[in-house]
Amino acid sequence: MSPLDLFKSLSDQTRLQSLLLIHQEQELCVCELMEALDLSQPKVSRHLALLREAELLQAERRGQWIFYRLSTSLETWALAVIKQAAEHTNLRHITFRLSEMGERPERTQQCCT
Amino acid sequence: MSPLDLFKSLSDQTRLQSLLLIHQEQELCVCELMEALDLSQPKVSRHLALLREAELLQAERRGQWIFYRLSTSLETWALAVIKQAAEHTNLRHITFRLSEMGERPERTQQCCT
DNA sequence: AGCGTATATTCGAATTTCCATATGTAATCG
DNA sequence: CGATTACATATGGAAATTCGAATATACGCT
Repeated sequence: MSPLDLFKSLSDQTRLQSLLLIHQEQELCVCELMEALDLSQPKVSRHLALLREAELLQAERRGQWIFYRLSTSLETWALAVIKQAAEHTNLRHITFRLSEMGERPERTQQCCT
Repeated sequence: MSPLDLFKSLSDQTRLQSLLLIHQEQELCVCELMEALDLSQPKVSRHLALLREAELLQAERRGQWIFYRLSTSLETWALAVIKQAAEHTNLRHITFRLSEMGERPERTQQCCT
């Protein structure tokens, strides 16, 4: 991943907010992002696909949901850039809508199952 | 300047390379960038104008040349992002063309004049 | 004033990006 | 099996971005 590719991936509001919210929440599914960002399902899905193709995100299906999280293959410098962006972006409004969302998918316990 | 604005500014190869080369060389004029990047004059000029409007660069006329450098108003986090990009971008080829360029404008001494 | 160099801007066309609608696929449940 | 939920993708068009060519402006020199 080149800096140019990273910047292209982050140069769209939907993609940037999605990535930063996932970064903050560890992992999210499409329906949670739809609610938090107030966007249509195809729109969220398409931008997540781009972030997945750029290997910024990785997806994992668990039951009927597909959870997205930051890719474990992310290079340190790219993660540093994302953190700078996270520290200077206000996600309060978006985080609030997420917290007010009903019917969020239950997380199956990742450890100690 | 928001992270989104910064990423949009850096999401074009011409703008990113121009900015990184200016970052490396302290300051450059349009004709030096044309030579180093092997691009047309209007193309370089237009992208520099965008970087200036985004307040990433500032321009200063000295004689017949206009020198561009990083804006002194750049916030720390934005500079950190630029440095991450600089550390992971190979400018050797471009720097070489710049060094091979004849007829580069003389820098008037900035200090001790 | 007139000329050459350096840079900026305008304009129309080509390309790219983005979106909404519609449809397809996969998993779950009854 | 059919119905529902969650997500992906294809299509076509609007909007934004980018480009080259031509033109305009600013400066230095004679």
